[in-house]
Amino acid sequence: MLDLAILGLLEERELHGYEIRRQLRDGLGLLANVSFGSLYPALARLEAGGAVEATEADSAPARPAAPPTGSLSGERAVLRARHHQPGRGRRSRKVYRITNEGRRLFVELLAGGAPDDARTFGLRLAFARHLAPQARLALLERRRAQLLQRLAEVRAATGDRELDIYARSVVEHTAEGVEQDLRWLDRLIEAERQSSGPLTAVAGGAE
Amino acid sequence: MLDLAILGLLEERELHGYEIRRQLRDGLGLLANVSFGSLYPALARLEAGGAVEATEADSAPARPAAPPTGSLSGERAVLRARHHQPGRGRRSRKVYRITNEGRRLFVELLAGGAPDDARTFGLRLAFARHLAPQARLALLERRRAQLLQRLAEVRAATGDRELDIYARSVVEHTAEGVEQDLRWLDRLIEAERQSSGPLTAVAGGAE
DNA sequence: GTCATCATGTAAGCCGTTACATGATTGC
DNA sequence: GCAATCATGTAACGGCTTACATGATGAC
Repeated sequence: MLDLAILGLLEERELHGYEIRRQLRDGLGLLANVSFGSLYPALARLEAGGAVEATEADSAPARPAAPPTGSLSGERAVLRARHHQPGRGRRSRKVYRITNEGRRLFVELLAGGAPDDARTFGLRLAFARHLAPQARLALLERRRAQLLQRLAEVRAATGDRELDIYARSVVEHTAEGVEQDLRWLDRLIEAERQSSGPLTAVAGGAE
Repeated sequence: MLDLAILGLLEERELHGYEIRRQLRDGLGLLANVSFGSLYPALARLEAGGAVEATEADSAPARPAAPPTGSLSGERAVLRARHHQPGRGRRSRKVYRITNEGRRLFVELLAGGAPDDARTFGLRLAFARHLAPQARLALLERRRAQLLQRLAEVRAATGDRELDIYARSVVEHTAEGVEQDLRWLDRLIEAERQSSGPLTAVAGGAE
């Protein structure tokens, strides 16, 4: 799961570990508080597996920053870099760049078979623009099916058992949360069909 | 967290491991799918720590069971006893009973200092009837404060960053979820104040 | 000179999982 | 005899956390 997030960030621009952590912390809420103790080993693993490659950049002007593509928060990095004299390096930091193998792994993780928890799904959806339209739709509908099943389970638990007000409130609120998620998903699926359907004319079977 | 759930179930009636797992699975949705690989070691730990005590019950008439709807542990036990010959035991199962130390530990875990994730809070609230009214209120308001902070963080992340529609949708939906949780908590706190306030006349300081 | 920030890493441990091993009983 | 369910446990491993170790740099 961490690997997915790292690769997703590196897909946009090259970064060093410390910066990756910052992006995860205040970038999107999911996966806040990843610690260095898991981040650095993860980067090492990815490098060993050939998914990313690292360049030692200390005093060299090879500053990672926004390539002309879009002025995202890369400009902040420039500001920050200007903050201390360019020409001096802080501590030799390792800047990571994604490889072709990394991109392959990324989409594999992104579309991968078993999307379990809410976190993983949220992360996948957050990077969903890197997926092909039909893979995106598949992701959404797989999640939808899961939630339907989960809702049924929760409802089943509510039915027979006699719970006190607190336990009952927890169960009901859980069910409401799942329902809200389902409505959200339905909206997303609808929007997805609106945009891709008329153009691509997908040969969709089931329905 | 598992300990809390186990003690909570044993607080109501004595159970053996297999049955505890069943209760967790289809009792309340939280903590479904606890595996034996974590359950049995947890029970052993609790027993070693003196929080529970086990009685080897094979053919003894001390049979626990889950009442289907209304009545207490009688009827199902009869059915089950008829099912296999009474006097023969399946495999000597260990029936666990909570001790005084266990009860102490239970309330400690229940009211304990740092309620982090949604699961832990849900579990605590599900057993909240075992808490004193003011401890219950404290639990709710501690959670509320956490969620307020979390909401602020998410909102902060949304503001400056330029996210594509998918990432943005994830962040927004996360925020909505937190808001729904807050409304839920407010309702619970209100109800709590309604019931305990007029009677107890709590000498509340901060507000 | 020492504190905060940037930057990278290692070691120990927690909490949970899957997979494996064992064994009794019931039903086909 | 064989499979399913009930019942208890062990072993190996996975992912993430905290705490620890190191070191440069800029600010006060």
